[in-house]
Amino acid sequence: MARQAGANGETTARAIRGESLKLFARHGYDAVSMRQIASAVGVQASALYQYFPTKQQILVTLMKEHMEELLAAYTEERRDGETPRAALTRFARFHIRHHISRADAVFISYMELRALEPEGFAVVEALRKTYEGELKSILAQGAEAGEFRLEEPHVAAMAILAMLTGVNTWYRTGGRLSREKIEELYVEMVLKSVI
Amino acid sequence: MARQAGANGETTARAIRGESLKLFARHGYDAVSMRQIASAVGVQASALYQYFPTKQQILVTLMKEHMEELLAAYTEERRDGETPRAALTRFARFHIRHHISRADAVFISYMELRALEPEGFAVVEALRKTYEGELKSILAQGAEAGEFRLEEPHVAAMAILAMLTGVNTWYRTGGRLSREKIEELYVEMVLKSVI
DNA sequence: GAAAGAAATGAACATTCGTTAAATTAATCG
DNA sequence: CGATTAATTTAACGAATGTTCATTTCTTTC
Repeated sequence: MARQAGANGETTARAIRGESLKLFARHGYDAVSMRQIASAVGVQASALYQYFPTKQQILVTLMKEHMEELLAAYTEERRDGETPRAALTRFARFHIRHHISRADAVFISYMELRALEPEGFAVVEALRKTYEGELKSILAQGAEAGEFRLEEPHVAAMAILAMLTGVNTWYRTGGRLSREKIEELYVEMVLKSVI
Repeated sequence: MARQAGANGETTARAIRGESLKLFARHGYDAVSMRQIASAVGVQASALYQYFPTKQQILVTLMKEHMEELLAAYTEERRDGETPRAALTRFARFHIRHHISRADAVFISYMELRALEPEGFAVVEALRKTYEGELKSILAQGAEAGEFRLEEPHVAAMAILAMLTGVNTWYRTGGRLSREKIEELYVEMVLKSVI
């Protein structure tokens, strides 16, 4: 047989993204073959090439889209004119929530950076720096306003991001603690760490 | 030719560990071939099998040895009878120092966990839990003594470990900040986050 | 200086990889 | 209904993979 009944390009394209995301997150980019992806989608490996020119492009697309979505979501979330303290609370809350609900994409996006070829890396890295910049800006403003006690906003930003993103290494849905509770605990620690 | 002048098994074994460590850290376990490792050592791929039965065993050995060394070093570092606050300071300082000086091994040890087959994973995971347990114990004691304000020692432990280990994502020797300064900044943030 | 052991080589293995090309079937549209 | 186009298959490609094995060279020991 060649083409299945009810087949539709849009559907397949979405399935490729979804299955690749899951497989890359679980086994790593290099450990996943095009045949594995195809099999998860329910198609032959060669069919993937109608949607992505290379395996590398699948990864680039996933990472780029994830970072763009993250930035867009934060842009919508942020409020101008807030105190640094309120802004940091909002950022931490947003980051935890967003990361918990997109565990696979987050995992890939900083685990598979080294699997990116130079062009793709540059794009993704730029987006990541932009997001980091949002946090740094909050911290710098807070330091200047005397609201935060921190010598090095850059180091503080790195420390906070690592701490928040780290939630994905242990959090699993259905655990003892609710998402809201975890959000609260992390926000508390973040705030205390800079005050 | 077959055997090089001055060749010595001990030397080669060490070289295999060292080069594998560097290559796995830089490109990832799956992206590194036995031929690449051999070439870095200055030997043919088949020679590696005199020292390790499989590629997987190289990874397991590296990770296991790293975790054992970490635990041994901390066991030597810790002091009984300290206040939780002093113990936490000591732990944070130790963790940063040890991780900065062994960046490659650290990177591999939590990046390549998923590349481990079940038996190796169980061993390494047990060692990791033991180390985590050290921090959890400090936090739990501090909470009980009323020295730390934290609802969930487990969450706090995860958050602190992620924060500290994250230093490896951005720290490079020869940067603007000295190792000592970074140590100090992180210790400060950690302490504040639980008080 | 010959024998025994250690250290490494070179060639080969079956398998898998990403990718391409031509052929085939299903949906769409005149 | 017939032609076109979109979606997918089957088959094949060369290259690379982890690993094995017989062989060769160097070192050590007697």
